[in-house]
This record gives sequence, C-alpha cells and structure tokens, in this order.
Amino acid sequence: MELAKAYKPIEHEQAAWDLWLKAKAFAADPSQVKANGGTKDPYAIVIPPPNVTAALHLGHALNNTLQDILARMHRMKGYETLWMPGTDHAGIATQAVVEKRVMKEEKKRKTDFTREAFIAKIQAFKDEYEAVITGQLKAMGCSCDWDRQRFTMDDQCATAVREAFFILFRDGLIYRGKRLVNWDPALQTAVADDECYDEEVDGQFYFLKYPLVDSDETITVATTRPETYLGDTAVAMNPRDSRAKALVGKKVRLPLVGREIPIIADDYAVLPESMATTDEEKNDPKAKFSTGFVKMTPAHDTNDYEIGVRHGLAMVNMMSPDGRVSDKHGWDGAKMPPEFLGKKMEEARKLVVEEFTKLGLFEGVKPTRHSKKFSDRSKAVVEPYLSDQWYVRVTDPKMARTANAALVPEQRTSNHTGGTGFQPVPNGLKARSTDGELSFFPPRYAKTYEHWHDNIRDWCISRQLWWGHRIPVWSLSLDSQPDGTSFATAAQRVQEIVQRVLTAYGVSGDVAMRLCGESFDDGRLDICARTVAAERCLDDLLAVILETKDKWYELPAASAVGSDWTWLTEHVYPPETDRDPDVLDTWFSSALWPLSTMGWPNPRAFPGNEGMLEAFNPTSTLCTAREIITLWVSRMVMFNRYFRSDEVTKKRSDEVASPSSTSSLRHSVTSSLPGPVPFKHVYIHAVIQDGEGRKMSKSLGNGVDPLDIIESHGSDAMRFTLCQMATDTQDVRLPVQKDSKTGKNTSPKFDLGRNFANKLWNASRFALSMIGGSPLRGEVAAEQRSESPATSASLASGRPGGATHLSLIDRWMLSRLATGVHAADASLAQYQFSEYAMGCYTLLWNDFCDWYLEGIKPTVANSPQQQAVLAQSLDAIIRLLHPVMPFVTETLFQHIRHIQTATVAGITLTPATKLGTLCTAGWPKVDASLRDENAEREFARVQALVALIRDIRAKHQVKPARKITLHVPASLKLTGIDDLIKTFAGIDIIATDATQTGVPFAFEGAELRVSNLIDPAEAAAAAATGGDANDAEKARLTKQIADMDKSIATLEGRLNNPGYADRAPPAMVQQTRDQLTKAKADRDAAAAALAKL
RNA sequence: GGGCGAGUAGCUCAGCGGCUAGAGCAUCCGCCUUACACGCGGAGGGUCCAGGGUUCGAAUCCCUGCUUGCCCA
Repeated sequence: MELAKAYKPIEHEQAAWDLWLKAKAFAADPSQVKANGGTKDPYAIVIPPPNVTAALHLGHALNNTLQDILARMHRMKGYETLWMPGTDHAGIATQAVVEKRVMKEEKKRKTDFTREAFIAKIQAFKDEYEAVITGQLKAMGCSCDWDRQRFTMDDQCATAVREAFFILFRDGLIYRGKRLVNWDPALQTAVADDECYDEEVDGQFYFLKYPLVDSDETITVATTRPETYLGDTAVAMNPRDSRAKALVGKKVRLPLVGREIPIIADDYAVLPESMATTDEEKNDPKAKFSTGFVKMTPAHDTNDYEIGVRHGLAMVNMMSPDGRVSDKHGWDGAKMPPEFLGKKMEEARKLVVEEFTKLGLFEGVKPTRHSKKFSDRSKAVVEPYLSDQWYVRVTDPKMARTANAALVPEQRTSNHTGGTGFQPVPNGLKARSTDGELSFFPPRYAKTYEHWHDNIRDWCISRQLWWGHRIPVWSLSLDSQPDGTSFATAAQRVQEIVQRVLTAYGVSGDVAMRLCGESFDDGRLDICARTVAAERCLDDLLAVILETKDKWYELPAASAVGSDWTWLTEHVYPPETDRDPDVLDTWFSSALWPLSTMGWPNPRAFPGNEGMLEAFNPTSTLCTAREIITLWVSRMVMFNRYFRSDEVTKKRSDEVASPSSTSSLRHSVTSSLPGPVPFKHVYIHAVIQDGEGRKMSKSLGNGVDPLDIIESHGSDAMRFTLCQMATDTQDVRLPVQKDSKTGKNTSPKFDLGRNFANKLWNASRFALSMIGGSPLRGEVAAEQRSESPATSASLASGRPGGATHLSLIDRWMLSRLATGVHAADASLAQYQFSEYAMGCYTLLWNDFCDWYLEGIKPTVANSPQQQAVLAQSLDAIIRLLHPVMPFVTETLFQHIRHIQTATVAGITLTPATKLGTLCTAGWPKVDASLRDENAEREFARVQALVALIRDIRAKHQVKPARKITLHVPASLKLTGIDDLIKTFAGIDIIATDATQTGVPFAFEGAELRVSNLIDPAEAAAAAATGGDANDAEKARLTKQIADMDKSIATLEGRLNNPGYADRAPPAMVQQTRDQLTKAKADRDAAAAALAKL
C-alpha cells in the first residue's frame, strides 16, 4: 500500500481510534490482576475529573497527554491498565455559569424556579459540556476505559458520597460549627468569594473611647466600622507597644452595652506612627490612623475572627440575617442596648456616634479610603457573618497525621515536630504497613503537602448552593414546654421515638443520630440518613410531626410514633425541622474519586465493579497541578486511608452480617490500621503560560484551544510538543500567535511536533520501500509472524559468538537503539517527560534518519541482514514513540507489522494481543548487550571526518551530486569506515597519495586534502579568481587554528594548575593529556597546510 | 508573612561539579541529492542576572542582592 508523501493527521486519526475501540484495547479487566487470581500487575490512573463548567484548555491537554503516555506505556509493558475517565460537577462554578446564562437568556434568577427545576437546568448544561469534554479527550487519543466513565454526581458516586458522609458522621468526624461567611443581607444568603468584588470607597476612621474597668482612664480605638462595637469581645494591642505591659490583661467596659472585655496582645495591632521603629512599620498605611488599640469583633471581621480563634475570644453576633442590629442571633446571651435594636447597619453607625458623643466618649473622625466587598448580584455590602456550617474533623490524627505518615520516609521533613500532621511512630509500635507508600514527583512538592497537613484546620464542607450532593442530615429542633421536662429527658424521649420509627421501616442500621447542644436554646437532634430508604423514613416522620402529607396518619411512621404524637409535636420546633438545605463542597465527592469510581462501598450494587478496588486501589499515579495538592490530593489520601482502614472496613462487614444492628452514636474510636494510599505516585505537572509568562485566560484572550491545534497540526503533534515541554520546572511558556487565516490562537511551537510526526512518517515510508516488497522469508504468511515470531530467522548482533557479522553502521544503530530505549525507560520511570520526548527525537531524527538511513542507502537493497536491522529498529522506535504519538505510530504499525524480515538477537518485539493494534503490542525490549562501544567510537570518527569534509564542500559550494577525491596519508587508517565516509561525504576515491593539490585540513593530527571539488571545465574558469578561493581557505584554516589554540590554552592551563594532577581523578588527567596531544597535532597540521598556501 | 520555582543564543528551553556550554525555532549561505522543502548540508550567534565564597576545577554547590512567576496564609 502506498503512503502519502506527507502525514495528514486528519486522514488517519479516526481510523486508528475506531480500531482501538473495536479491539476494546483500553478495557481494564480486574480479574486479570494478581490480587484477583490473575497473572498481571495492575497499573491504574484516575483522571482528575475535569469540571463540567467549560471545555478543556491546554493545561488539560498537557495533563491528559502525560497520563495517556503513562497508561499506554504500561499497557504495552503488559500491565493490566486502567485509566478511569470522568467529570466533576464543580458545584459553585457550574451553578454560577448556569445562573449567568439563565439571567442572560431568560432574564430570570435562580429563585424564580423551584430547586428541582433549576437543578434540571444545570443538569442539562452538564450533559452538554460533559459531551464536549469527552469529545476533546477522545480527539486527543486518551486511552481511557470509556465504558467506565463516571460523573461525581452519578448514582454510583452519589452512593459513595452518602456512605462516606454517614460513616464520618457516625464516627464523630463530621460536626456542625460556626464560621464566618460572606453574607449578602439583601438576598439573605451566603455568597462565595468569587461572587463578590472589592471596591475602594471613601470612608472614615472613627475614634471611640472605651473606659477601663476600675479606673477613670479610657483608651481610644480606631475603626472604620463603629457600629460593630456592639459585638466587640476584646481590644488588641501590639506587644511591642510601650503601654502594653501595663494594660494587657486589664479590662474595658463597652459603653451602653456594659460588657467587660479583655485587652489582649497581638501582632495584628498596628503600632501608631509615633511608636513605629522599622521602615515597614512606619510605611504601614494604618499606622497613620492607629491609636495602638484595635477593637476585636470576631463575629464580624475575618481578621478579628482569626485572632478570636487564636485567643479563644467569645464570638458575639449583633446582626440578623437581614442586616439589622439584633440580639436574637447572638450567643452567650449578648445584650444589646435597646435603642439599637432593629436598626440597619448604616443607621446604627450614626447612632453610635450620637450616643458616644453624648457620653463624651467620641473623639472624632479622619477621612480614609478603604476597600469594601460587594455582592455581585445584589450590589449589597457583603457582611462577614457567623453561620452554621458542617465540618470534617481533618485535624483528627486519623486524618491529617495519617496523610503525612503516608509519605515515603525520604520525602518527610527531618525536623518535624509540631502540627497536627506527622508524628514519629511511638517507641515499641511498628510503623503501619500502609505508611510510607506515597511519593511526589518532583519531590519538592512533598513539602507543600506536609506543610498543609501540619497546619490544617477543620474542613468546612457545606456550601449554600443547589447544585451538588445535598447534605443528608435532618434536624429535629427541640423547644421547651410548660410541662417542665428537662432538656436531657426530652432529648432522650425524642431519640426513643425516632428509633421506633426507624425500626418500623427497617432502616435503623442506615441512620445515625447525634444530639447537639445541652439546652433548649441551641439543642437539636441531627439525623443522618445513609440510604434513600432511610431518607424516606425520615420524610415520613417529619410529615407526621408537621402533618404535611396527605393521610399522614396512615403512614407507618404515625403508628410507630403512636401515643407519643402529641408530646412530640409539642417539643419539636417546627420551622427549623427539615433536611439541611446546603450541599457538600465539591471536593468532598472528588476526595472519594479513587473509591467511588471503583464501586466503593458496594461493588455489587453497580455492574462491572466487582474486583475493581482489589485490583486498582491503590492506583499507581495521579497527575495533577500543584494547587490541587491541598485541595484534592490531601483529601483523597485522608479519605482513602480512613475508609479503607481496618476499622471502617470491619464495621461495614459486621453490618452486612447483622443488618438490623443500630449504628450507635459516636462509635468508640479504637486504634486501627489505616488503609492504603489512593495512589503511590503523585506527579505534579507544570503550568502553561503564554509567551509573556501570563496565565492563559479567556479575559486575556491568550488561551489556546486543543481542538484548534488538533485540527491544524494533528493530535500527535500537539501531544509531542506538550510532552517535550513537560520539564520539572513550575511554569513553561508557550508563545501564542493569532493565525491570520483562521483568527484562532496557535503557537509556532506545535510545528515541532508536526514536523516530527512527518519525519517518522517518511522514515517509515522509506523503510517500507526498501524492504516492504521483498520479504526475507516469503513462505511465512504476514499474519503468522505476529503469532509466532520465534519461527523467523534470527540475526546475531555481530558480537563474539554471533553467527552473522553485522556491518559497523548496523552495530552502531543497534547500539544507539539500545541506549535510546534504555534512556526512554529511565526517563519515563522518573516522570521526565521532556527527556523522553527529546531522547526519542534525537534517536529517530539524528541517529536513525540522518545517519543510519543515509548510510545504508547503497547497501540495504541487497542485504537481508541490514533489512532486518532496519525493520527491527524502526519497529522498536515506533513502539517507543507510541505513548506520545499514538495515532501516527498506530497507522504506521498497521503497515510495518506485515513486513517479513529476520529478527535481531537482543531485540524483543512482542506482537499485539488485540486485533494487531500497536497499543496492545509489547514495549520494545533491547538487550544492553547490543550496546557497542567500539562501533560507537568508530562511527564517531566517521561523523567527525564527514563534518570536516562537508564544511569544506559547503564553503566551496560544491554541488551535492559532485563526487570528490579524499587524500589521506598512509599513516591514517580508515579501514572499515572508508565506504561510510564515501557515502556521507560524497567521495568517490580515497587516495593515499601525497598530493599537494586540493584543499587541506587537519584530522586526527594528520594533514588531509580533498580535491576535484569542481568540474574541470569550471575549474579553469575558477582559476582566474583563484585568489578568492585561497583567501577563503586561509580564513578557514586560520579559524581552525584559532579554535585549536583556544582549546590548547584551556587544556594546558588545567594541566599546569598544581592542584589538578594531584587531586583530580587520574583518568581525568590522562584524558586531558590525550586531548591536548590531539589538539596540538591538529593545530600543527592545520598550520602546516596554511603555510603551504 | 511562609513555602516553592525561574533568570543560559533574538525566542522557547536543556545542561545542575570536569567535553571548545547544547537543542528546536528564528537568522544567514548553499541545495527540489531518487523518504521527507513539515526537508537536506553548512554557518553565525552566549560576561550562563550581579557580587562574594567553597573547590585542582563552578552555568552547575553555598551566601547576599536584583528581576520575575506561582502556591499557601
């Protein structure tokens, strides 16, 4: 079959893809893995699920290219390979995009729809983008197991999320707590950081005096928000403040409120300008306004909140959700002056000034500008607001510390002491067998990971959104009643009633209850439902209490409640009795990804998952970006190790054994073996920036669409270029240009990959033309070769003991191949993708094309041995390149796999296992014995001499077709390399005469000449202008002499250095002497030639 | 504020104790040489950010500074 002159990706990519799918080449079979009684080692990658928010960009292309390289390489190496694909629902991002879209297209808000209706809209959007993303990955050639594609909110993943939440809730690792959120008082909802914008506004610093307790003195605080003084719980001053010693520990009394609050010392308080000593302090813009005293309002300011947590300050909320002063939403019984109650924040501010003025405690104002947060949608001023949120207790040793213990010892920090993270294993205890399994590439990222866990804080997992996994907790709030029942008694009774209902529905094992609080003010019963059945039970129970369903009294729950109904309805506080409206942080479901995608917790519940966890968890490698280390990597490690721990696993199997047992509240947490890591290696890839070092983004318009590159250059070209860029550094730059024809962004860098693919294509085309038509063993059918390669004849490498002697260039090529394959293996094993790409590049382009193919042209047609070396080398190179350029290599393989030649001893090329596909063929094995130093040394002589002659040819503008004569002195031996020199340098005769004609040059210390450069007829004409030629010759030799002199000076300098001979390794010294001898000889030869001109 | 990178040819990057510091692109010269002009052959081009130090020897290791980027808080 004829191959086109140039590789046209678009004509071949689809066919290759179809072949792979037809062969089911990417399907992972867990039963093949040793853990399940099979014979293979597993190799697994879970894709970092792309957000369904938008199409993939070049960073995704890079990351997925690298994953595909790893997957394909391991598949060829015989690993049972799973690359799990899927997408992420990306809660806030997706909901925001859809909200914007709906606003633009329908002029409607989220709240104009029911929750269900709006979720359906997001779902439709998700379907749309999931299809786009999947299409992109397939166009890139990603060898995922597409039949297993998951989505973080599909039924399988949702089941895992439910189970995980339940277990954590049951085990006391999930709790409810208060946290500052961005509150939009107009919409009365929390808003995320990216739904706010900052704006500089004119404001004022207000100066308020607070009287010291038991003293007539006052201190003055400066603030831009005087109204929040109602929620003050401390005053801070800098410990270096000269007054601090006397004042810290004393108390002040808040005017009107009457609350006594402490004065604390904290660096956060800025020293007044007059006390500042360093430039930094003086230049702090706040120093100008500072009095040295800062009011602390932890419930209404993010900085104060941090300090409040640090110093254990009380949190007093003085605002209601609609942004008015309130004493109804506070804690610790805060008392507000009645005149403030119900006032808006702006009104309250004026009132503060008035009241303080009346009391003589107002010192004045100074104008300032400061930045303020506003809500995108309502434009209202965003208030930091304390509200109820759910947390995962990742500070528990079973979480953060276990995550750090997962690090391989050599990547742990040696001087590790504090923190919640790693602690040395106590004496006498063996380290966990599952510890020390995790390593980072490049290793420096282990520090990021470790540091994160050392300083980790509990993870807030609730989000005030609609799109996501809704928190599976129902709350019964208790209210005191005149009958005088104590809180504890009432709570006890409620739990008993709930328990009866659960039993009636047969779901008591699927529910965990926890009582929160100790009084009717803040007490409630939280009930977590593990399954949909349990959920229905709770719905019914609430319906019975609230009478919200038709014929509620006929529900099984009603009979289970029975005569307690009246009592129950009197004690359960209706308005807040419901399922929690919030959804889980997206990372909660992502954190379960290596578990949920493989069927955890119950592989039998969804088809095809059996044996997956055993086979593929832990996975082998996770490829991701560095900011993901904290967001995702850490959480996957914590979750995998917790949910696959002995403790959790055993508890689950006990439940299966006796499903009726109730999940008790706060299981006793006993010491247990943590589970395995979710992945052994974490590879962190570089960030792609544009040519100016800026992030690629839509707003800058500097983004490059992978599909555009695939269209213009081909998928392989994009992949190769990206792989070649993937170095260990943090950022890589890709100069971006706008294509004048299409108007699309592209980069000239992709030409590299396109040219390389074309080079491979043409090298193969040439090889096929040489050997495709003349099989060595015509009697062996084409298909048979791939079945039983051992039947074909085998060529020895020409080394001692070999049957057939190979020529120098063949031995050289095999040596280069052996080195190249070894280097590629080593590079990929260390995630050195760029080195792998560049190594392959040199091997194919320089070694194979420039030297080998050119060198064998005169001989290959008549040498079956050479044809074998040619075919086997090309086949090996194509296999080596398959992971990075799957399409072109697969296309070519479909031709070269039919070639019949002898095999080459030392090269093992295992045939394909599925439909003759390269992607299931064996990774090339080239025996190290094929490395041949002698051949490399001799060939290097060829290359050096050829380079000198080519230089002369170029300077003299000798036509490529013209054969010239080389004159060498008899002392210089070119035995065995003379034919190659003739081929490469365009020489027809190598004479050993001592002619003085022609162009002289120095090689290996001898004076050589080339003559007959020009056609005799032209020579006569040129003789007239001989002076010019002579001048050029002189210039050339002069430069050669200068180069040699420079080299000689360097080498002599080194040898003359007294310490060198003494301290440097002897071999190195000898090498330097040899170099010097050679350089001097070359210089002398060149000088002699110059003198004769 | 803490942590991690980068600064080498016009551009994008390798090299990270010892070759005359390399590659691709770009530039210049010559070639449609029968696989490839997405090509072939050749050439020019670098105070390896600056300043100290360690070493027989530093682009490479250490320190200081400058420029620049990212992550976490």
